[in-house]
Formats: sequence, C-alpha cells, structure tokens
Amino acid sequence: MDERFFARDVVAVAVDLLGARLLVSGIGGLIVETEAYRQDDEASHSFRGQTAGNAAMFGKPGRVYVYRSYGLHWCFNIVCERGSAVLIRALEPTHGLETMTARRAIGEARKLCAGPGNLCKALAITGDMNGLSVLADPFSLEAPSEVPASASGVRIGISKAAERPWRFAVKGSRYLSRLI
DNA sequence: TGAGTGATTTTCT
DNA sequence: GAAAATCACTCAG
Repeated sequence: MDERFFARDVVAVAVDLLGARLLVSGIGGLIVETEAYRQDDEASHSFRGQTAGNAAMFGKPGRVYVYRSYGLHWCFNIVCERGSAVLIRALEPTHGLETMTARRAIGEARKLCAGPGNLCKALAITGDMNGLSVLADPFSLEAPSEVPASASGVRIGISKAAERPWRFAVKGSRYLSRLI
C-alpha cells in the first residue's frame, strides 16, 4: 500500500478499500463501509473550492482529512485525487476490542465502529490528525488479502446529490452503520 | 425491530 | 444566520 494506491479515481479507491485493515495505534479492524466524494460533487466539502476548513482535502493522496460533523462528531476521510476523498463509515473491529469498548461505553461489538462518528470515537481519531499521512504513524493500512463481495448504494445523511450510488459496503457484513 | 426526533457547534455565505 | 458526510434515545407495532 503506497501513495499511488490513492492517486486514482476516488470511486475506484473506495471500492478497493473494502476489506482493507485499518489500525490507529494498533487499534482498528477491517473496512466494511466507505463513501466516495469528488470535487465535482455537490455534497462534497471540496465542491466550492479550497477553504481553511477543507485544505487537507486538497493535499497529497494518502493524507487524512478529519472534520467535525454536526458540531459533535469526527469523520475520517482518506484523500485521493486532488479535491476528492473516501469517507470511512464503518469497520469490523478486530484489534483492540477492549479499548474500543471502553471508549465507546457500549458492549455490542457490531456497533463499535458502525458510523463515522462512532468509528472515530472507538479509534480515538480527532481533528489533531487532520493532514497526517495514512501511510505513516500512528496509522496502519494493509491491502485486503482477499477482495470481499461488495455492494453499492445511496449515500447517507446528505441532501445534495444524494442520488449518486457512491456508498460501498462489504456485502452481508453485520458491522454496517445501516444495511445496504 | 424499525422509524422518528432532538441535540449541538463549526464553518461558510 | 443557516446548513451540515450523525448519534442515541424513545415510542409504536
């Protein structure tokens, strides 16, 4: 896994990230749900060009873009081609279950990382990590050993360009934020 | 089990 | 001043 993996069309990267292992400080799991956001996409933060808040989204491929959503949640994205990024929506927890359970204060493993806000809380991702490279400390990203069966669907929680089927998920996974 | 609703703050227009 | 890539809780069936 290197920078070139991300220097491609964001939709292709979103699909290829399914099944990849994402760890932050040794805690994390397999990516089971992603969404693609391109610069020419009305729902994307980068649609109206670069601003102080979304500068990371215009950084080099493989950088992390973390932003605050609804004033209380953090959302974790990986930057692809200039102005585009993949939103990581859900993980299947495999590493550091105990730590994540403590951080989330819930017992159900299938909900630990279901949803961008939950995922960031479980992995202790904050805005401090905005702009870091996902290929370096404290992140760890491994390509999937086996490409899982995937499904695509409509994106969630947005009102503009919501019809674009750029949500991708591992088919049949029990760890999705919502069934696809 | 599933749908509906309130909370809350940063950022841009 | 309004919108926003959500979450957790409550109530109904």
